Amino acid sequence: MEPVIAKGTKERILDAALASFSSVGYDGTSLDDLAADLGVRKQTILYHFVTKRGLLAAVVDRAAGELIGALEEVLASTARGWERVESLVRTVFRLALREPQVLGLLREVSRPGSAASGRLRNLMTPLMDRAVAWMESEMAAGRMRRTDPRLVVLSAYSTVVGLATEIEVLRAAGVEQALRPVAVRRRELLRFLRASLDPVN
Amino acid sequence: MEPVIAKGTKERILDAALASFSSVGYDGTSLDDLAADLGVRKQTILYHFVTKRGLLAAVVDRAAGELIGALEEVLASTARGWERVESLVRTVFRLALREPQVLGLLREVSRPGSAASGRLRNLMTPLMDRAVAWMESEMAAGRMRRTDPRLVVLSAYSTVVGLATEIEVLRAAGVEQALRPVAVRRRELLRFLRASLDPVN
DNA sequence: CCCGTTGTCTACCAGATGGTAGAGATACTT
DNA sequence: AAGTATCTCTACCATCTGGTAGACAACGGG
Repeated sequence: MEPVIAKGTKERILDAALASFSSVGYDGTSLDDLAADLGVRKQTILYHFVTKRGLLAAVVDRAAGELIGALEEVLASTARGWERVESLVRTVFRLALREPQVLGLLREVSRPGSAASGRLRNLMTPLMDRAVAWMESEMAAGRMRRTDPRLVVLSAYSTVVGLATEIEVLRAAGVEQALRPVAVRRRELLRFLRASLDPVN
Repeated sequence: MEPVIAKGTKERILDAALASFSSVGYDGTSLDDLAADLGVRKQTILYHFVTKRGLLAAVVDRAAGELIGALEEVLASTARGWERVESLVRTVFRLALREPQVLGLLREVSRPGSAASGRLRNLMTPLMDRAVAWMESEMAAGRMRRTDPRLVVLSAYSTVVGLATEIEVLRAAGVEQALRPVAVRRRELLRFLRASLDPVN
C-alpha cells in the first residue's frame, strides 16, 4: 500500500487525466493544461506515459480494472442464479455512485472511433464472454428464460454507461441530489433483467 | 422547397458537420477535414457560419428544431392524457431510428461544458416547461399520479439520448440489427412512464 | 454597362498542441 | 565514492488549428 499522504506523481496524473477525459473528453484535454493543474511540466506526463494515447490507455486500463475487479469479487462469491445477477447490478451501481468519472470515461471511450475503443473492447470482451457462457448454461439448465444473452448484457451495459450522462444532465438542470433517479434506474434495470431472465417471472 | 438534385452548399456543410460532431465530437472535428470531405475549402465553411462554434450552433439549432417540430406535431394533435405521452415517446423513437445522428449530437452537446450546452438548454427549456406545466395540471386534475414532473422528463430524455450510445455499442459488438433492442427500450420507457404517471397503474 | 451582392477561392498567420533532446537532481546499489 | 536508474526540468520544434485579408468570378437590377 502507498502512503495516503503523498500519492506518487504517476497516480496523481492518472487521477487528473481520468477527471479531465471524462468531463471534457480526450480531444478536449490538453497535456499542458493537465500538467498545469498538477503543478508539473507536460514532459513529466510524457515521461510516464510516452504519448497522450498512452496516457488514455493507462487511464482506461485502470478504470476498466476497477470495474472488472468489483465484478470478479461478486463472481467469486457464493451467490447463484438471479441472486448473482442482482449482486452484480448493485455492485456496478455502487461503483457508479462512488466514482461517476469511471462511467464518464467509459462513455467517452465506448464511442467507436475513440482513440481507445479497441482497447476497451479487448478488456471487456472476456468478461462479456464469461457472462454469456454462464447465462447460456443457466438457460440450458432451465434456471433462466431463453433469450439472446449478448443483447441483455449490452443493454445493461449501455444503461449503466448512460447513467453518466443522466447524472450530468440532472446536475445541469439544477437537481442537486441525483441519488433518487439513479435508484430508480437501478430498479428499472433489475426489472428489465428479471423480465428477460427469470423463468418464473 | 429546394431542388432535390443539388442541395445547397450550406445544407451539405450542415449535414457533414452533424455527422462528424455526432461521431467524433466537436473537438475531434477539424474544419479542414470537414471541408476536404465536402470537396470545398475551409474558408467556404467559415463564410457561411463565421466561426466553428457558429457552425455547431447552427447544427444544434437544426437538430433540436427537428426534434421539437416532431413533438409539436403531436402536441397539436387531439391525443390527450396517457395517449399523448405514448404518442410523444413513439415519435421520438421513430426519429431516433431514422436519424441516430441527431441523438448522437444531443449526447455530445448535453455534456455540461460543451461549447453549445447553453444553447441547447435555451432551446429545450421552453419545451420542458410546457411539459412540466401540462403534467402538473394533469396531476391536479387527478389524471396523473403525483410525482416530480421534472425528474420524469429528464429520465425520459436521458433514456432517449442514451439510445445513441446503445445503438453504437450494439453495432460495434457486431449486432447488425439494432431494431429489436431499441424496441425493448421503448417498451421499458413506456412502462416506466406508466408506472410513474398512470393513476390507475 | 456598371455596380453591389453572394459565394468560393488562394495566401497567410498567430497560437496551441503533441512530441523530441538532453541537462540536472535525487536516491539506490555496489 | 562511483555508477546507475529514476524522475523532473528547460528548451525547442513541426504540425495542425481556427481565423483573417483579400482577389476573382457569377449574377441580377438599375
